[in-house]
Amino acid sequence: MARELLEALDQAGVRLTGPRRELAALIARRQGHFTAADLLADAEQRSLGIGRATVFRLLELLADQNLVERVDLPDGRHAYVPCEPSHHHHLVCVSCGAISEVDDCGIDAVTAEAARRSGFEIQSHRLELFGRCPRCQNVESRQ
Amino acid sequence: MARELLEALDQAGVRLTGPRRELAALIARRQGHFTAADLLADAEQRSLGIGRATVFRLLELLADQNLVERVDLPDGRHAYVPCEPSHHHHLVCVSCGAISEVDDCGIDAVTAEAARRSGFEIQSHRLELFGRCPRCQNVESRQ
DNA sequence: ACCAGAGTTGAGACTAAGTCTCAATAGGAG
DNA sequence: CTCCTATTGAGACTTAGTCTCAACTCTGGT
Ligand SMILES: [Zn+2]
Ligand SMILES: [Zn+2]
Ligand SMILES: [Zn+2]
Ligand SMILES: [Zn+2]
Repeated sequence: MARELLEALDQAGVRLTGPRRELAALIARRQGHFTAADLLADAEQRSLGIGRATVFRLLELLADQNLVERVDLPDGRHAYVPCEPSHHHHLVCVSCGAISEVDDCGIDAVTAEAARRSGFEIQSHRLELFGRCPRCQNVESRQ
Repeated sequence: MARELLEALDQAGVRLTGPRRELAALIARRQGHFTAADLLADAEQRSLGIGRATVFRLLELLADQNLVERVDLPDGRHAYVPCEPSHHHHLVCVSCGAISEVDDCGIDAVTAEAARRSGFEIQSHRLELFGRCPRCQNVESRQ
């Protein structure tokens, strides 16, 4: 999965540098969503000597390329989720952070209707669903 | 409109203090979305002597009461929109910030389907639509 | 009208998120 | 291998948001 990120970056015409390879690997082994701070902590823990700015720069690059999506958690934090470049949405587990992808069947109809009623010309949308994943539901019910 | 905010706050059992009345009035006269910084700047410009913390505290209070909704702008900033307490979503003009409310007809079906497929128990969702309002479309096309 | 006490306030310290600058470094095309 | 440019890390800086605490002010009860 780190490979996919790197290939896509290569495709995008940027250099495949050491720090980028290392960060891609760190992102790949992450489960669910993570924040820039999480990634930075991962890097520091392994003494990779990667600077704060480099982390933010790579995340921005990946987000531009739709290799990673920025999610706004209900508590206001910004997190990232590695994902397919195609348009879709995320279901986020509020207790463990697990992610499930959702294709947006049906949402387009909603946006089209909203556009018709309001006269707005809709350019983009963001849909985020929050809840508890099957595993967390089980854990909870067994306690 | 400031009156409505204050009545709702009263209903919620919090004190109607001077700073809250003043901030409610400032919020009421705002068009479209605004950030905490905007509101703070409004207050400072009028030398109301309202502290930064008070602004954040009131916004949190209003958000808890669903009198204001927190919107995450595409550029990552957090903004607020005064709105009806009932569940709904916002259409945000990316060039002037104008807001249009959208009731979520159809979205519930999407979330139900996503829940069924993923096994998640969905607790909440957030939908934000971004585009250009009718006025901004006209301005653009006349230039 | 008065009072008491809990809720609220502003100042300012503090933390965390994110950006910017710049000299040094390292990809990678040729 | 060489050169040029993209990229890097350090650290200063800016901004968002939180926290603490002594001072203040609502408000309900008298
Ligand atoms: Zn979970
Ligand atoms: Zn969509
Ligand atoms: Zn507009
Ligand atoms: Zn909804």
